[in-house]
Amino acid sequence: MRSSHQRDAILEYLRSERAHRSATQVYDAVREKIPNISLGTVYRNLGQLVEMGAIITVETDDKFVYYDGYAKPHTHFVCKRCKKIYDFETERLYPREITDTGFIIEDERVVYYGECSECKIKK
Amino acid sequence: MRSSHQRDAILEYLRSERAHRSATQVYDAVREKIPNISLGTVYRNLGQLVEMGAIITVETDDKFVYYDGYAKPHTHFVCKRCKKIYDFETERLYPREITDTGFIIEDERVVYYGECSECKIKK
DNA sequence: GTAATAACAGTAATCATTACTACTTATGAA
DNA sequence: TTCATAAGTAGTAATGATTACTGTTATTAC
Repeated sequence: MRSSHQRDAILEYLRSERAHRSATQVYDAVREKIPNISLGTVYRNLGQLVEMGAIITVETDDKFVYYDGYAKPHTHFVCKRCKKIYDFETERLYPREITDTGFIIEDERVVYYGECSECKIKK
Repeated sequence: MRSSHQRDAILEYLRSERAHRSATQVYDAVREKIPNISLGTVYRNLGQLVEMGAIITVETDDKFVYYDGYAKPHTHFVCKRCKKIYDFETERLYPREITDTGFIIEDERVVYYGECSECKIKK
């Protein structure tokens, strides 16, 4: 794979913020550095970065995919009120029920939904 | 909420098969009973059934949402080769790291990705 | 029965994502 | 250091899942 400024800028952005961004949000942010980058380029590079394992995706209830520059597997919590996505490091083992039946687990997504502490206080 | 044949048929279909279906797949199946049901009706009722807690959704890597007539929270495994979605009953506790910080967990989604036993044998 | 209105069928609109195309740039060999 | 090759890009068009809208139908409470 050849290097490209566009991909570097996208990865740098996702790593600079401990956040979870949609493709459009990445596009808007990276455009400040590379004004004429195109949305297609953002999508293509996000796909490549996921493929490489440099970033991960977060699939939630809503209609878009979020990209996370912190690639180590971890747990996400989505607040149903404020929609914010939180990160948690939780200890997890691959369940025996799955691995014992000859399935090979390569990847996992764990998302909890509920009310975050901030929204609980506001109420 | 008023009753409707359409919603009954959708729920009945999703419960009759231990499967995970996209909105379009539900549409195609229910059309055999109600030939002129419209796709919008399917989407609206799927949304209502999810809201009621009668069915659950499965969000995966690919671009559509799957609906599962078995509403009890359980774990899904998506095979990266054959794309089949498997169900597993795995014991899980809500992680202390989250609940201890004042977050309230109301719902969870756990999806593993990898290779299913069938695809492993085929190789 | 009948009024009120939730639900419906049919269709149009939305919008995240993907595909396409002519141009640009990274890179490795001459 | 050229320069050929092909990966990468910008810009734009197409796709397709989902949602919105509108005039009609069916459920239900009185």
